[in-house]
Amino acid sequence: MASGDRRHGKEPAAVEEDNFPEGLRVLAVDDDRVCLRVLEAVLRECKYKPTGVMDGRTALKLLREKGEDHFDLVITDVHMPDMDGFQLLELIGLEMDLPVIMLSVNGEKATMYKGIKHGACDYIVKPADIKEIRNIWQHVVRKNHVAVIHNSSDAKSKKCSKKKRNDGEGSDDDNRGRRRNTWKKPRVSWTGELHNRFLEVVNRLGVDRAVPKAILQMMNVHNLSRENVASHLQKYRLFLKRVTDDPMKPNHMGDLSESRRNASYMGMSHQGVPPSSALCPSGSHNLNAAPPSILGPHGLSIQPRNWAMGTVGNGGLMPDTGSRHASGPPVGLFANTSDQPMQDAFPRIHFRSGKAYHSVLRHKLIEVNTSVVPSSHPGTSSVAAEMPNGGQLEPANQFPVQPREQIAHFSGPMGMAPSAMGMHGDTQLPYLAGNCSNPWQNNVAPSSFAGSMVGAPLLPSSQVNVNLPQINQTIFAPSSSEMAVFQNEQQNQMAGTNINNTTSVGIYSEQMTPLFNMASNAAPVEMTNANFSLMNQMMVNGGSTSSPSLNLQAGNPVVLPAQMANGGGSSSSALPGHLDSSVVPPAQMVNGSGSSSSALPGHLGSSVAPQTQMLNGGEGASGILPVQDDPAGRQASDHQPTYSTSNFLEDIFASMASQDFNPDAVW
DNA sequence: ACGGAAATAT
DNA sequence: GATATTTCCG
Repeated sequence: MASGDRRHGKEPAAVEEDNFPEGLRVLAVDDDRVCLRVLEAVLRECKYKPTGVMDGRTALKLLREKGEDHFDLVITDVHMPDMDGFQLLELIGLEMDLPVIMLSVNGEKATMYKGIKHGACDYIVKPADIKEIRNIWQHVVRKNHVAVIHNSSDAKSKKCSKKKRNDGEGSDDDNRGRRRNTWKKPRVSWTGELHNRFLEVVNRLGVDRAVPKAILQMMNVHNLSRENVASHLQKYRLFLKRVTDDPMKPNHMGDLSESRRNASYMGMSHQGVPPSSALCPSGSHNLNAAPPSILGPHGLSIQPRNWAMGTVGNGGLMPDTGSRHASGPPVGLFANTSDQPMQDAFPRIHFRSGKAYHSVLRHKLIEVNTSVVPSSHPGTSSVAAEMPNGGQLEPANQFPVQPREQIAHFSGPMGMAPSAMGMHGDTQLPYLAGNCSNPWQNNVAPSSFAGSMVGAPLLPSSQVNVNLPQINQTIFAPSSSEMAVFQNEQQNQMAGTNINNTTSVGIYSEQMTPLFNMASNAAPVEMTNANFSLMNQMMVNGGSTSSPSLNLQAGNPVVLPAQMANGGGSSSSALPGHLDSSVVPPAQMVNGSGSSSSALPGHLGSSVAPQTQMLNGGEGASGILPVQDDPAGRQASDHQPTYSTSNFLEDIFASMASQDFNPDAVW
């Protein structure tokens, strides 16, 4: 991968380059020796493989001799004595299918126009900005992509590609596996968000009726193919099967730690991946606010890059590198979280309770829901599927209440049991934002629950995206005695969440994340509908309604986490300074019953007022966020202080799931 | 169109 | 080397 070196860079930004098609062969043509040398140097610096030529004729000759497949791109000056650059452009255009970028010192419109007219796909004014050079690869990608589309009309394209592949790389055509019909479909990255949506749909359809086509339709995610869904479904089924077969070791109720410890699935605890949760600064973006350029028209984003490739028509694939890494604005509704590709979507689940696994199996779908996952392969050039507008899934409120069976057992990898959450009547939801290294594993939640709560997949983003302030959002505070606290090893985010009855709202520092009571309730792994509803209410409606829907706009007394503190890579120490300041006594406490904050761990004590924004939305907070120059200018968006509801919810779950429930953890 | 399996990519 | 995804095939 191209990422290699860059990845090791201190700057996360480098990560964005992960998918950069390193080594593209660039034929640089310029009669000015100095300029040529500089250009070559810059190209190398940008990981291209330059071949410098001093004149147009030589360039053309080289191209003819070597064949167009010998180069991926041509950059030529247009003012050369021997052969006018325009002429060269034209010849290249006529004879071969190579993207040609013209170099011009003056940058006059007329010149540029002429160059474009003669076949240049772009122009660069000298002295070329390294950023521009860095982006030229996009032309190659686009070209290939276009070629692919073109070829795709050919019914045989698929087979051909395979054939080629099987025949070996020998042929010139697929020489580098990047040309023409060898264009590969971008890998779909099953981010937490996407996966959530997937789960929601599957749950709705029912396992039996959940077939790729139907799922695809319901998911309504642009650029997602039936094959993608089929593949994911297959994987999911395997996961379910595995779960079934895999006897769980009944852990004690609350002992999540154990499951987690031995859970191989936990595997990626720290990946240097920025905290996915909304809590994390990086992720706080208002999707709506996100620049259009970032959002893929089709809902899928290309992880590889984020350049603004206005010129690159990638058919809806959005380049969105940034989002993956804290640096970029979230492309999806669920900001970071969602952007993160899941490494292992289907982690092993251990059932703690003695419940029949069948039912579990049947409804496992639900279990694994939320997810936030940092991509395991940062450098992957996959496409992150996104829901364009939140998808056209049904409104949250339409979300059907699931049969109790489905609702529940949540025993995630973490050992978190849903029951812990809602079962006991404790209304507290902990949220953790944590390291979401392992999406599925980390995020386990009843799908329905997740769906509504998280606002996930089913909710149209538009509905989901809300500014907390505008909504009555109250911070959830973990008040019940049963709350457990977990912490994310890496990230410490906290949010208290007490839904219905919370009197106190507490802020948890990174280290003090409220935990569901898992411990106390060893047994119940299932949630009943009632519970579910309850949860929903709690989460969403503040209990006013039994419907699971998430109606943020309704103005229900919803308690939502107003703030997020983000610890980003911070240690378990105290809350970030910013948080403190922002913490305000809760204006209101919605508390109904039982839970009181008294039980909370000491750390929770402080109360927080609902806030609208994330406290540390800044990149800096996490330290993970890359600071890089982004041509697209996404940085600005990255720092959006706004937090969408969806993000929020998702984060909660994600955190829950992702968190390490290790009681032993140091706070 | 599906689902399973093989092929690939990370 | 293990997985995750994609692609091929019946």
